[in-house]
Amino acid sequence: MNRETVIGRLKEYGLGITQPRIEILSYLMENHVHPTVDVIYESLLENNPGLSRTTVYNTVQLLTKCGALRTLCIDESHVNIDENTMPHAHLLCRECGRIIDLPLKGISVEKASHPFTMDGNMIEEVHQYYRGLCQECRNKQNK
Amino acid sequence: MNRETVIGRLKEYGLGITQPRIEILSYLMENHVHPTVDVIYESLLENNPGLSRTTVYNTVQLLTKCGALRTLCIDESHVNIDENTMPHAHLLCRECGRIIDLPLKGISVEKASHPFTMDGNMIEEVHQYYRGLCQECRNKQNK
DNA sequence: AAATAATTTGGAACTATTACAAATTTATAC
DNA sequence: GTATAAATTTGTAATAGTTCCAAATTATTT
Repeated sequence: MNRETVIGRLKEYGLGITQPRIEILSYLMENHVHPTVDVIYESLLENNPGLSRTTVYNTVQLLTKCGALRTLCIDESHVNIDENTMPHAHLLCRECGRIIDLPLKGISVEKASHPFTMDGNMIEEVHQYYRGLCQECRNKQNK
Repeated sequence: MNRETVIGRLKEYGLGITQPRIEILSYLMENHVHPTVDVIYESLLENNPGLSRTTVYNTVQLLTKCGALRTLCIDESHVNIDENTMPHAHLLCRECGRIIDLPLKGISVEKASHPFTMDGNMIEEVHQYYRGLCQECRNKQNK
């Protein structure tokens, strides 16, 4: 990912420009795989020897607070990071473990993008996810 | 909760009848509060001195596998237990921390109750949850 | 009632995440 | 550009939820 693009993105959110932040955001903008913090950390470690796991946690937390990222709570054992901030649903495949993007059901993307009220409650975030078998794994099993 | 009712429920699922299981399922059938394992454990400890935390974990896991319970993954720091197995949505209030039941959107309860296909994927579990402010907390803040 | 099987217990291990103080890097002011 | 101040990163230790496991207990079967 173009370094200037990433720096621009950090500036948009009013964040300081540092090497780790560039690397982490860059990784997320290139790899749309809903990684865990540990996957990000391990992946970046090769080319960034001194990187600390804590920094990845800190940075992800910071970017999430800014609204640049979303954290997914699908697999109870850990958090997955989603850099696509447009509201959408997810499928966690019990076979391959991947998290696949799907369209939101029953609510428009526009509505889900901003707080709205429902039965007197203020809804600020909409989360939809499924567990099951993805198409690919179904095909493999039916062979 | 009537002891016989709880025992009957355990038998329905083909499970052995033991004191801890009766206590735990009884608690869940009486307290519809989406408790954590720890809340269940602490609550039962008073009247069940020897109870082990591990037993609560084991039992919850067992009941979940049977389909007698559902585990919710809303707050990333822990799992919440839901003994209402009819599909429904949840709101996690950022103020009071409660988890409130809401109706499912965009999919019928009947459809969500059984596996179905969507874009070639097999959907086995439907989860919908919101984060925001519950009605009660909104009213308090607007005073 | 004895033997067998299932379950529970409790302590230790594990893992994701956070806390924190020292070291380093980045931004600011001259 | 360099010195200073501020922000960030690092690494270790702490925390918390959960799982592992072998011994002890309880339930079930004979």
